Amino acid sequence: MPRGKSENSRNGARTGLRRVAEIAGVSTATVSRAMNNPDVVSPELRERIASVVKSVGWVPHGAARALATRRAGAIGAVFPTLSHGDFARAIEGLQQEAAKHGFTLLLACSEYSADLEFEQVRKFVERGVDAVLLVGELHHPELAGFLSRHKVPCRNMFFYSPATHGQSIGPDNHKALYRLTNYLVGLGHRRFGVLAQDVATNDRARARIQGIRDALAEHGLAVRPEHFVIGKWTIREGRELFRRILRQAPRPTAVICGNGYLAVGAMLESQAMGIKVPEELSIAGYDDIEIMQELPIPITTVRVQSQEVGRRAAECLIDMVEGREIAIAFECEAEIVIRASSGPAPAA
Amino acid sequence: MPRGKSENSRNGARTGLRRVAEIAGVSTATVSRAMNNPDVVSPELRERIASVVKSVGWVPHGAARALATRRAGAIGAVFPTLSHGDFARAIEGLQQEAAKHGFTLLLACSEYSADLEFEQVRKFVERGVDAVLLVGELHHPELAGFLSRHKVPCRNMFFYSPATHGQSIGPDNHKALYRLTNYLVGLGHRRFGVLAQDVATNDRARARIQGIRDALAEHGLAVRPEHFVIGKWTIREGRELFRRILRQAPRPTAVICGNGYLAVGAMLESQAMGIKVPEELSIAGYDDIEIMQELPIPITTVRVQSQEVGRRAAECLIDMVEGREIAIAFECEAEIVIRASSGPAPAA
DNA sequence: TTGTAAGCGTTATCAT
DNA sequence: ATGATAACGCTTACAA
Repeated sequence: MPRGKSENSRNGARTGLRRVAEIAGVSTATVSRAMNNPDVVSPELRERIASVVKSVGWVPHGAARALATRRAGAIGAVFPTLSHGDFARAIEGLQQEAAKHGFTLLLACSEYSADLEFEQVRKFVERGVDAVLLVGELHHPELAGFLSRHKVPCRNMFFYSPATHGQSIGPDNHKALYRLTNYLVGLGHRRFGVLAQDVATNDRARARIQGIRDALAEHGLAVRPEHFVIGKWTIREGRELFRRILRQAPRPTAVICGNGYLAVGAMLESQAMGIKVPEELSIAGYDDIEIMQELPIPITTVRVQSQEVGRRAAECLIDMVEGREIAIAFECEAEIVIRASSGPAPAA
Repeated sequence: MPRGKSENSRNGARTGLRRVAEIAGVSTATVSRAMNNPDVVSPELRERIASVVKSVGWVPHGAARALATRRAGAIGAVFPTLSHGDFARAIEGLQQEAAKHGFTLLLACSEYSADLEFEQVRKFVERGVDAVLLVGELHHPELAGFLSRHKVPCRNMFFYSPATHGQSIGPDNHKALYRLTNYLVGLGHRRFGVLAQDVATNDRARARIQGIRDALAEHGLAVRPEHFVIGKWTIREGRELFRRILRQAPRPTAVICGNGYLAVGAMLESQAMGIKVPEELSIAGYDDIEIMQELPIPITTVRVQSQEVGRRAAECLIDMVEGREIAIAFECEAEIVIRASSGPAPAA
């Protein structure tokens, strides 16, 4: 790209940093220092440079800096979807924390497909992100290798299990539903219905289901196949699935939903069907979307501080990138919020 | 950064492109061409290079490319918040469209603050984004100047008015509420309540309110001050504000909410208060979040294809960046969806 | 069609 | 504390 070498190159100084240096009557190195390492530059120069920068309106060129530094100051995150309250809040947390440390957030969407996720991650690496954040622990088989080959640190969000401690930041999905189920068993429930999301692409959902099963098994109980249904996580789907389960006699006395939207759907449908909640039937969910506590019968659920998940995840990765000690807790609290939708099992 | 110049520079070829070139026995230029402009390279070379790229696992260095090209292949978008169904869907649209054209989406959050928005935009420009996308038309006074000085194209989303045609992609908020209001007037309503968001930082909300006022004025009507309230756009706030309005006698016979969450709150509170909807009172909202159509009394509202807004906005900007003719419609449809929450005004 | 090499705007090493 | 200057890894004008 040999452009005349006339105006622009070593001499001409049409360009940002060089221009500033020339006007301020210092070297480019000094300008660079004044920006990135101010205390090593004498106060007078520092000030002079600052004023030139302002008057010229110079904005440093990120790509050039990234090239010279070999650090992009960016972290990439891939979410299955953004249309989910919990993810949205996590992104806000991520974004805030990233910004706080001068990092930019790059965002992509996998639509619950491991292939697409891998694709997005490749793009991120190509863009030079310093680290990658994913949701869950279930990824494309080549993903881990690819990332480590390119020395790009990566952590998972919204998942925690002791077995993979350190790899993920989030709630222990299994434990949360194990506890929630135990709470319901303690209320006398013996027949459970479960509305779950597709587990093939969603390891959080799978962990939750396993938590339910494990808790029940300890009491010699299990979910009957006809009381276990799987679908998408919309409110409408929640209604539909709920209705399907309730057609099966004997009816369950408690319905656990793998997701907030499903729970809202179940609740709305229960009311449409004239079922008394919690007298005849208890309903519990997961997530804490606002509507759950505002419905006429507020829904018992598991609350995760999603924004905190995002914040911590960003912090963790930035610590790694900057070679600091990791100073976060990997497991995030999953609080069981008991509301009016759950109560003692009806007398047999 | 003179590193020994031993291994690494002109000769050593430890680096990506250079390494590939060496192994394939071609020049760096050819490799570059093979990647970016394949048809100009002979098939055999193209293939040889491709196989080397694969075997070496080379991933091009985005920053270097950006530096050489002076194009980052990225567009930055700043949203007031991400925790809003409509914005989330717009982001999905944006992201998909951007990806389709090989662009990356950079995301930030302004928290409804013009200052913060400007800050975020500065960061984006520094990062070298090729274009910027914002929400609404109300920005920091220096924003436009800054952007044009740096020659970064910018468009607004979720706003349309004939006066600024071409600057924004979205629905005509004013027109939408003008029409919605006329529809209600046509049902015989004369006393209107309005639940709105803070207009100081939200020009969409302001346009919507103005649409209501203008429609009413044409019938010689106006919203009484005590029937006009402003607040945040949460469900809880909707309940609160609704209750406040309904304390004022004479009660309005129709309540218009500037936002879906407010409308849901109003609806829930109306039921809690034992008000018959729509017999005694009609409720209408804006946005189309799923819950609105699933509640026992579905809520009349204005539906905007938010994902389409994002998609078109991205398309528009990418067209601009790549010097193409802009091939999108700036105004997005705002469909009035009539549901059970609205009906004829009660007989006086 | 392919090669050569300058240059994109910073940073950081080394010398002063 | 400052200056001179070689990289950083890629693209592209120009020559062959």
